[in-house]
Amino acid sequence: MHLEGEPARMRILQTAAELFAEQGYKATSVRKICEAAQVNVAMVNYYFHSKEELHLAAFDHARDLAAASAPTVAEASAAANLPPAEQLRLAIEALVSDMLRCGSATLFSRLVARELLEPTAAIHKLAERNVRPQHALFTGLIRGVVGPAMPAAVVQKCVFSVIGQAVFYARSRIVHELVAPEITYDQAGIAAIASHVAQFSLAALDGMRAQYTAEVAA
Amino acid sequence: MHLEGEPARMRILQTAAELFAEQGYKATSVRKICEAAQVNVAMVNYYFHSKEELHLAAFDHARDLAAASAPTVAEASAAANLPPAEQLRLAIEALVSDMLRCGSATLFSRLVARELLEPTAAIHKLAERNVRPQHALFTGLIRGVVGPAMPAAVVQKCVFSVIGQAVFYARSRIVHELVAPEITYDQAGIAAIASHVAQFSLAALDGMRAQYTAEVAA
DNA sequence: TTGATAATTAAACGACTGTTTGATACCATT
DNA sequence: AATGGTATCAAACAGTCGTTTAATTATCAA
Repeated sequence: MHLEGEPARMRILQTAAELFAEQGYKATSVRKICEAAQVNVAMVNYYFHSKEELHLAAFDHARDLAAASAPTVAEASAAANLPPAEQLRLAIEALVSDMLRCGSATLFSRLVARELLEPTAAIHKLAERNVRPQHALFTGLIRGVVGPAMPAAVVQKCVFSVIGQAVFYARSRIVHELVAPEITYDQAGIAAIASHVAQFSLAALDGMRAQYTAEVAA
Repeated sequence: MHLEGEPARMRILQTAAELFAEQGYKATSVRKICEAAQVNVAMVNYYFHSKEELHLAAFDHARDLAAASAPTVAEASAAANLPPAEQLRLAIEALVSDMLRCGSATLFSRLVARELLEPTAAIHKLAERNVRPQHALFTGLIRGVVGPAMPAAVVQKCVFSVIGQAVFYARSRIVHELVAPEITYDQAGIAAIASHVAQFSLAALDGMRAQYTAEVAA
């Protein structure tokens, strides 16, 4: 993203979102942000009152970027009248790809992945506005795959099992490279990981669906 | 020469391990550790030279605590001549329970879970001495379940899918409570989560095994 | 009891943190 | 040209960080 011509406020917003996504809230100092954005230290408080409010604004900025770039996966797959399992596969692959890829369009996903694992004051607003809808989306998709027999509490945990895999792959890249160097994070590698998480999760849901329908039949 | 079990040194080690596990390396200041351990600030550098070396020593201390408390799950299940799927189920449930429970015996698991997601300088030593063996253990168990037809690269990713679920449940408790308050983290709730992760993962592996053996047969 | 070593202390070091201040530059409107 | 609001700046604020110093106390063998 070209920041040279942008106004100072925008440069701060974009730089902050990138640094927060890379290094986390606490590890990113206001001075580092301002240095990278080529802006005076006082500008953060001038435009955003505090580091914490800048953090919140960076979330909104990143979400706007994501929303402007492409339509939601849910919209696309549902509009195409795909079967539930295919809708879920696409949604999982999109979730994983977004969290692993690096780019302005995926800033928001990476910020969310970080916030899930090391929550800050932004977590409440985020949970309300984004995590809960996302959670509801996956709950619906998974329910569509496993059928009505599975208890809601189990579906709930399945949602976390799917998201947990995505977040783990997104945030422990360094460990993967240390323990399993053959797992790469280039474009092909990310696609392979996304495909795997979808395949693993769909197989799990299929097996658990079979268990619960068998219990009902018995 | 310093004697073993010196009160002050031991208090620092134990307190540091607990605070590092709860709040992470960077968020835990030397002064907080010393205050909680009722010890002067200079004692950390006197005994451990630096905060970073204290961190490494805290890992060793926590591992000693875990090793002294109970035999490994792998030893127990393998010695009992259980079938591969049951060995894996026990291993997964033990992994998840250890990461979620709170106690001195599970300090090490919680430290590892944190280190996987926000690595510090300790990650290299940890990867070598603990993560790699743990990873090898699960690779062997999963291979025993899925059979020889599945490529090693796929088994590799399945290991991360299992561990990812465990780590995610361990480290995003706050989000779970915000989005799904019905998931509790008392003893029964933790057991339910551990059981779910095992069931989910075994169903996934079973389904994927079927896919690969079908491909080989075709 | 003496002397050496270990343990513990209060105080300060310099570097960094988020934030604030007061002055200055810009620029459109009067 | 004068005005007034916006934007930007260097500098300093008070606080915390990890770490160090120098002085004091505790311990124990000779």
